[in-house]
Amino acid sequence: MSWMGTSKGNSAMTVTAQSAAGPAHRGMPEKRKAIVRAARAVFGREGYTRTSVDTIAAEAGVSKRTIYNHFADKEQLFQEVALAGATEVTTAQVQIADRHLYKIVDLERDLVDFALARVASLTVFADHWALVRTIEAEATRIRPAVLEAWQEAGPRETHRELSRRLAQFAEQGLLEVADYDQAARHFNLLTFISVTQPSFYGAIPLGQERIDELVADGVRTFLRLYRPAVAG
Amino acid sequence: MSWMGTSKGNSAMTVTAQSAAGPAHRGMPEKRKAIVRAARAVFGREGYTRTSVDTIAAEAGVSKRTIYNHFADKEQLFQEVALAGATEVTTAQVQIADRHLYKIVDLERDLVDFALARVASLTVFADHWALVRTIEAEATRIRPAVLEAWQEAGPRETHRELSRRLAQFAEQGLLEVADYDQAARHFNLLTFISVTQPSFYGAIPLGQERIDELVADGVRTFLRLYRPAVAG
DNA sequence: GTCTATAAAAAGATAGAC
DNA sequence: GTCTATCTTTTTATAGAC
Repeated sequence: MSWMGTSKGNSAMTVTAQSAAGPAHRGMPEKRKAIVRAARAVFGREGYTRTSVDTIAAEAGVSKRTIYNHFADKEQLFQEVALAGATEVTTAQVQIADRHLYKIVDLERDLVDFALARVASLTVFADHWALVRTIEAEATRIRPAVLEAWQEAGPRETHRELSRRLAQFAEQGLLEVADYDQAARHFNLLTFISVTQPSFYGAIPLGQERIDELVADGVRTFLRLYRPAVAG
Repeated sequence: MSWMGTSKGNSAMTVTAQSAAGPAHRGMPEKRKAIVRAARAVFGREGYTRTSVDTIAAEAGVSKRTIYNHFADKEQLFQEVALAGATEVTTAQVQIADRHLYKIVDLERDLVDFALARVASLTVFADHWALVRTIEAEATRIRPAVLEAWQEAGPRETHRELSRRLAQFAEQGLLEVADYDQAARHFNLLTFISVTQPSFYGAIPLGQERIDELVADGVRTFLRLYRPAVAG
């Protein structure tokens, strides 16, 4: 009837998973990865309930039984896929920040490029963001501990990273920031959420011109709030 | 296989529905309303696919066949429920604006009260906002014309109403606004989305203190952007 | 570990009586 | 218009061979 939260024992409370103490096989992780990759695509495309394990098996090129050998059930597979995706995309976001914010030449321009690169991840990792929509829809049916772990690995970690960057800019005199958390929230709302919201995380594309407009406006607005009174 | 977009004929293209030319029965609309009310609750609670027509029938106190007498199929029922909810909640939002923004005594305080009332609708119309999460998750599987109609009746109409209010404030010299659309977007992001985003539209509650904080900060930030240089 | 075949349950939609 | 009973398909999960 209900999923996520109805496991008979509390045996699946650890969310880290992927026991490294497997047998001596070398081919094992490959199939497992194929399953996770396929599952991410299908869960994203179809949503949780509509996704059948048969479809995942076909798309991964394995039999259904193999999936049940690697994962207790559909629920655990979903959790693993969601967490892996969050970690992967967060890593990519950090790399984007490294690339665009390591050395600032023109603050406004660099922030726009940074924000546009983050928005571009909506299409680069389209599978992931489709899954995010599913997670948000199923939020009340996902076990609290799992949802918590996903938020920590994904959105919250991205937020913390952004806060750190803004703190650095403030130290360098590029920005005037009293509360880093708040500033990161504002930046995220003005440049990222303002695109994800009307486009359903990229599912219904906005068109690049509109994206450029929104992001440019977002950065301009952000700088109206946080640019130092005396130019750095 | 796929829903929404696979109807054999194009007979269901009109989204307005509720043909007024029904038979002479007076009891008919009552059962229909009961079905729609129950469907809204169950769709919101369970999501589209997990929802069974049996459950809706039980919760509405009618037989399953009665549902199929009123609605072509599950898909059409969902569409009708979604559109009705959007219209209803948008009406409520307009009333909230009337109540809080008709006569301004203290702009910041009134905007905070207005924003808090909008946020409170997350719990007042919890069924509706749960449905919104489902709609967003299913966005790619909803027929474009239907999704369009929903957006027009819901989020876009709310946005237009907000724009009109801000335009009025600008005329009265209370705000300094160059682009009303943009300002409405900023207000919505800073006061409403900043709450709906972390709380999944209220599905995982934030706690009233955090909500108060976010909204107060949002309005303060909004006013930093739009308060006239010379006080009105 | 991986496969084919199958069990067991649930769901969308319809038949036909009143 | 409304109801009970039913058809048909799909789905999760497992048995058992290799």
